[in-house]
Amino acid sequence: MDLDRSSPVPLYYQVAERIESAITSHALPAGSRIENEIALSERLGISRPTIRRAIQEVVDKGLLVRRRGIGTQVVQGQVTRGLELTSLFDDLIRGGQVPTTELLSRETLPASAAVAEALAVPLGSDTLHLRRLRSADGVPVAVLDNVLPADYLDLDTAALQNYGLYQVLRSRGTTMRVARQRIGARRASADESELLELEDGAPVLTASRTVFDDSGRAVELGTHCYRPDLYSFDVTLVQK
Amino acid sequence: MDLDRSSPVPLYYQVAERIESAITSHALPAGSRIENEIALSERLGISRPTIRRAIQEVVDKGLLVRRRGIGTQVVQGQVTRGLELTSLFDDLIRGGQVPTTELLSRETLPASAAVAEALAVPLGSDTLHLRRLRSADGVPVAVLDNVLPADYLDLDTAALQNYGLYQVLRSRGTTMRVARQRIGARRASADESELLELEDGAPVLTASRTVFDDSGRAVELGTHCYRPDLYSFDVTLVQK
DNA sequence: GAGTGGTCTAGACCACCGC
DNA sequence: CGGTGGTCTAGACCACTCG
Repeated sequence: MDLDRSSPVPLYYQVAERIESAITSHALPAGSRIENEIALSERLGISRPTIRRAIQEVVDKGLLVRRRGIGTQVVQGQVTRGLELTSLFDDLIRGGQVPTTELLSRETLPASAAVAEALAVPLGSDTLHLRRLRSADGVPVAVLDNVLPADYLDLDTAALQNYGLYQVLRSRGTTMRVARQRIGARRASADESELLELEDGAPVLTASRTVFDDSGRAVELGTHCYRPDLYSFDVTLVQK
Repeated sequence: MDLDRSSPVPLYYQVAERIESAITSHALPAGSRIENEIALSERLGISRPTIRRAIQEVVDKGLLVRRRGIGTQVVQGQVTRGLELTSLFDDLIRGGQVPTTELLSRETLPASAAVAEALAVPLGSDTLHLRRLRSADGVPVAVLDNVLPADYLDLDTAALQNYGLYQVLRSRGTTMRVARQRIGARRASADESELLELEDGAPVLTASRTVFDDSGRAVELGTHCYRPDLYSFDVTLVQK
């Protein structure tokens, strides 16, 4: 038992990690039932509420399923097989290729009606518009358009060339907390197909996202388009 | 206060609903701070852990943000504005149009390697293959291909004509708990573009999903494609 | 009836924030 | 320093499932 009560890492988190790795390592095989809460609680010397929270963490990740009166079982299905064929981008990353980002343009523009509403800033107020091209292994993967409110007009251009946008924001003390995004598809525009090295009118996967910081204020409006042969989105849903 | 301690609806859920509706009705304006846990707990006569759980529910929906030492604030941004332009399908539904589903084909086939792995059934075992066309207001929206394991070979064809697949499964006693899905884009195939009334090679939005029941067993493998002008996916992410 | 998870309580101590 | 949320405890009672 590698539980450390003096660690700053919460107990429930340490327990959740142990359960999760027991599942992914198949020490707990798919479909098997895990120990009940009371037994776990006594065996680890931890109170039942803490054990419950640990288990709930793993349930929320879609790895466990619980039924009252029955028990807790491991969900079948390796998390990433079969469906994974499509995501060459992931393969590139796992193959050790670091994604790179090129800053294509940087402008300060007045907020349009749509931008003003999405960012909750005054209509016509200054906003920072960025256009970037993300590549992996020299292959262009996505065109990223971002709009940020006036507080960020002075973002460091050099930093944007070398680090991801979120990294730069975090180093300014901004902590992103909530993101709402809409995923869709459409034909690539002329400039997009050129940047992404696609035929004219080829399909692209799109995402529009608004990100909020830990005070609830909008930090960023992103409008991205991805090469669908190199990128896709994974989502896990748990019915509550 | 419309809290009902004798109701089967849990207290934390009743409280969470109240907070949520206070936010969506703008009784709690965006950016404002809500009462702290202790005050809420005393005012409602509910213990602090129960209040915490209620607040956490709303945080997980992306409507609240918490900071230690500061308090709990309402996230800005109406949940559905600006980004919503793309989703005509939602508009149809809200406009009172009920989606309809036509059963195009129904076959029993041996499981291929990919299907066997995704559903965790023996290679070559019987599986039920369905192809359906979903429409709203007479407009085709999606082509839905589904594969189900042998337990469901006897699904009622008439029911499938009249009710959604999930409705039929639920009436058999199956409760879906976890879904893992991958969202992407590609060109429509010839038959897809004909069914969806699109030009040849037009973009479609795709989703591949595996659904598991409350015992952790795979229930369904879905491979769907959507008209991107009529459908998109909304996702809310909360950093933990 | 025995075993399971689901809910709720009353209280404790701590870490972090701003004044 | 006082106020906030984050963690943890010990125990209670209930609802559900199964044999």
